[in-house]
Amino acid sequence: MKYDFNQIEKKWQDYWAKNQTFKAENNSNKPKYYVLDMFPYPSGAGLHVGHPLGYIASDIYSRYKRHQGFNVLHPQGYDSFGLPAEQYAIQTGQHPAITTAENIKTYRRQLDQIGFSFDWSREVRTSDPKYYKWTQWIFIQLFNSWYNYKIDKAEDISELIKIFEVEGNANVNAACDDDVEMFSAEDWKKFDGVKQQKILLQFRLTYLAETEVNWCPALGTVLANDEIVNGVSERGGHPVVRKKMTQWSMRISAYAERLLQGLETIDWTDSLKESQRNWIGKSVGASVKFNVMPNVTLSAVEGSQIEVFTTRPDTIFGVSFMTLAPEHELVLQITTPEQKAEVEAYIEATAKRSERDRMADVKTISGAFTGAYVEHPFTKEPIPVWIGDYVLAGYGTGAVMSVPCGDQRDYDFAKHFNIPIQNIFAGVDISEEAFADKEKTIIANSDFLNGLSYKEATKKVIQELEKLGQGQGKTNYRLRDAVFSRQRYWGEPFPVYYVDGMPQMIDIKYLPIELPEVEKYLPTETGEPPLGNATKWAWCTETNTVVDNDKIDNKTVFPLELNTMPGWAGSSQYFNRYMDPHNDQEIFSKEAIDYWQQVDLYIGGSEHATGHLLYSRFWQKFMFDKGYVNHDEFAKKLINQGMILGTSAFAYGFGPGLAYEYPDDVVKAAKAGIVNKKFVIPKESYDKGIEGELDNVTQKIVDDIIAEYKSHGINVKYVGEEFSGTFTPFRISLNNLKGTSDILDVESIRKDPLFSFISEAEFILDENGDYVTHRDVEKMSKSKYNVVNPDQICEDYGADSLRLYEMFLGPLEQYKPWNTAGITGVHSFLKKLWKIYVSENGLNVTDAAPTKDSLKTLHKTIKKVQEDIENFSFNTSVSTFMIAVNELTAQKCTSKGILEPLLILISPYAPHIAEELWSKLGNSESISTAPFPKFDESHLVESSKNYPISFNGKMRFTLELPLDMSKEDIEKTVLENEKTQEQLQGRTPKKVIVVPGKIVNIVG
RNA sequence: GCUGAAGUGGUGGAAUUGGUAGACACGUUGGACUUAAAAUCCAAUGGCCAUUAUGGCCGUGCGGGUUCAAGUCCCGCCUUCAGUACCA
Repeated sequence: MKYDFNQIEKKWQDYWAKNQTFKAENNSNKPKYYVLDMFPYPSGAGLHVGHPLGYIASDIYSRYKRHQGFNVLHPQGYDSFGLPAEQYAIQTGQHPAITTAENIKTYRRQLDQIGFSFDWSREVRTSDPKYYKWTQWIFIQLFNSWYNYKIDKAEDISELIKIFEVEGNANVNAACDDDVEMFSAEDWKKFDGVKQQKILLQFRLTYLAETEVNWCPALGTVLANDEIVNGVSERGGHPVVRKKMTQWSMRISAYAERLLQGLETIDWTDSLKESQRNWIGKSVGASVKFNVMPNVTLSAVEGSQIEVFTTRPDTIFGVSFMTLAPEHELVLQITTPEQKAEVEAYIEATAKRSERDRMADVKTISGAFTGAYVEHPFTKEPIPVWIGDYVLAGYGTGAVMSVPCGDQRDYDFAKHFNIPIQNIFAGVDISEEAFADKEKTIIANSDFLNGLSYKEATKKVIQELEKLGQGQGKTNYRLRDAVFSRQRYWGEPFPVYYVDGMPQMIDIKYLPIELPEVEKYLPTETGEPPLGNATKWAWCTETNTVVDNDKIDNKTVFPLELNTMPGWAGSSQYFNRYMDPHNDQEIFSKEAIDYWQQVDLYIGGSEHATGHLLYSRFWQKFMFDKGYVNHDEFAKKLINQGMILGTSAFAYGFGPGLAYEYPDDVVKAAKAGIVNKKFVIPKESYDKGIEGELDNVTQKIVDDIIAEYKSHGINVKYVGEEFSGTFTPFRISLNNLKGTSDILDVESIRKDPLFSFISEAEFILDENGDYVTHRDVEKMSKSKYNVVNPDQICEDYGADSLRLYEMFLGPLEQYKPWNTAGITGVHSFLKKLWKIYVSENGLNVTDAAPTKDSLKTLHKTIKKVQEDIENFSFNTSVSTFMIAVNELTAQKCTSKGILEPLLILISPYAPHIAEELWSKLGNSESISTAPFPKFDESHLVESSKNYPISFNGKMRFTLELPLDMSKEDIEKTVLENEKTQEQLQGRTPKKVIVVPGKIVNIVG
């Protein structure tokens, strides 16, 4: 009987679906285990072989845990709101919900065929109103909360109102906006409703504020910091500009310290934790207020102060100037009339520079003097105030005290503008560069700080500043509040309407507020977000429903929020929703969260380090503060799977449309269609061409080309003698290769519309008549023509082969190239495995007692595989299986006592073949919950060891010796051995090292 | 610049607490089977030298060091990848 993997895999996938084999119960007498994958965004392109890598790993772990007797929750769903479906809708008018549903169907089919043990009964989709009801619900919870630093947790906003009513806000220590005014209890009571709401908004955990945001004109929306990579949008690579807009924000900064501390309690990778630490960016120092010095011409300046943040308050006597960000609010007020023109010109120049320009050019020093001075808090000396774009408006206070001797940027600025630099460090030369080593600092020339270390001086100076009322110790975080509005259609609507311009929450019982239909997915003519196109889109407080924009008679109708939520909204609590996904009364029941607690193992990509994984931790901490969850970290352990890279195929061409390094006149000629002959040459010729020595074939082509150009009256210019750089590498689709080889199928590519530009080209073939492409590893992507579709792999080799091969490629966390050719190795392993159990005449398995050798093979396999799974070293267990099968084949093992447990070991990796053989052995139940075989040490006990005998550390030969032999006897036996004598050639060994059970080393 | 990870055959990668470097595969070469191909099986396969069987030398990015013994530990470099970037 043949190993008919297609039939077997279909059979068991149907069986699992029909019997709901992997459905997890919310209560069980088994211990629970929760394995989570990062749910996919269902893109139109479907899955390529890189996508399932993490899912295969988590599936192996889940199946292993079931064999270990755990009640395993292993759910899957879709992060189905997002830009691509909306962009597609804009282009085609197709509703994103339709596109999304179709894509999900494809994803589901592809996932099913790989044989995952997901509990699909718990599937969630973030774009499903039944799901986003609860995303809206959390938003309302956040709106109704504030962060109290006194107890270090979020509290209901009603608690804050109570405090305001009793004592105003003088004693409140809360996370809030910077510009909250001071008021007493009496003031508060006198404020009108709108004013009170405005103040409360400054404290809420989600709030509306005019902030400087990252605006992406091409996408027509704002972006969060983590959605911008190298100054352009993560999706599409469009430019991003700074713009002031009123937006919803999430007060994640309130949780900065807890997000930082929480990292200590979770088992996540160090690199990921480090990324989050950097993103949170804690720095400890002091804030210092400098009095602006009176100026005869500027009365407005009287009494104003400039606050700076510094991590080096100990260097305060080294301040020789102050620098403000050009955007700093005081700049125009303090600038003197003489400096006005210069300052304004500078501000204008910096405003023009995009974020990207600023990043590209950090070396150029620029700035302008404002003409103003501040007073040094201790010496009372005047300090000139400059502006410079090396100071960022968004960090600290947007102003720095510049200490050139202790900070390289200040140093460079001072040198550039000839500002004096004074040295306040003992025994340090600062004639060439600043001295920034805190640990080696001894302060000098600094009045009461002289002789102190960094730590002592910092403490002392903060005390003195407090006495003056001009400073205090302060901790700053780089983490900014997260902008939560997007000017897009395909996202969660806010459950918000406006009265007198103030946001109001729609009562929870009316959720979900569903996305309205619109005719166009673009912004309205008045520049409102796409939801502004909805005709039915206002909130009627009397009927408590969303109604037509045109007012209903006699009823009060208020405008609704037109923005939608960002992509990360739906993914920030989905892991908890899986615990109770169909509950329409609560986000999840108490019983469900009490049972499942938190995610035990989370597997996903590291690209979410500062996005999803930080926001989710924030929401989880909030949910914890509110008492909804039992853990303030949602995932105990997290593993990042590496990316599977594609192996692109390259050819080298010359001719119009192929080369981009022609001399200009040749390009012109080519574009004019005068010359249209194209060539594709082998890589060697290309390399030689680049190096400057053309071989005969290439030389002939070049001669032909020259002749052809000349016949059109065009002189071809060369770069030197050779045709350097004129042949251009370009990518070939893997579909145009012969099988899994590197050989190009010339006929197929000539017919491929993707490559019509070379359909007429002459291919220069090698002596075998082939064109061999050059292969190179890069990210797998449709645009690089190097994607490999898992459907094809499953069709040709089976899902079990795919699963084994993905694991066999290398360590889970590592980036590694895909090469389909290698899959034959694991595929023939499965065939060999099959052959042990099944021969042409039927089942091979007998009740014969296992041999000693077979028991040894089995038990060392149990040991290794168990260790490997627990260490997530899946690649090495595939090797272990291969070794086991090779050994059992050699032993001609037919014993059920060996072959039955072996199937359980393999089942997590290759579940279909395991189920099939398991049932052939007479089992009527699925293998999925069969207990994992127990390792028995006694089968591995050896009586002898093949000792490596080395001389000066170099292994020369091996010697079989009993393991119970004493050290002395081993030494004696080895020294007496004739091979030893041969090695020593009469010399007496100086020393003999014997490590029983390991090695013998003779030093001579 | 800073932070993190990593450099091992033609390729992917193995190698517990330092203890036989290259497991397991791919690929390549030779052979068997076959009219042929596919499939399958057998053998060889780090490099160099030698060969009558035995062998010898060099080898884990580079240069040092510790040790009886180093891919593994220590010091100093180089390279690659990823993240981050004027954070005061």
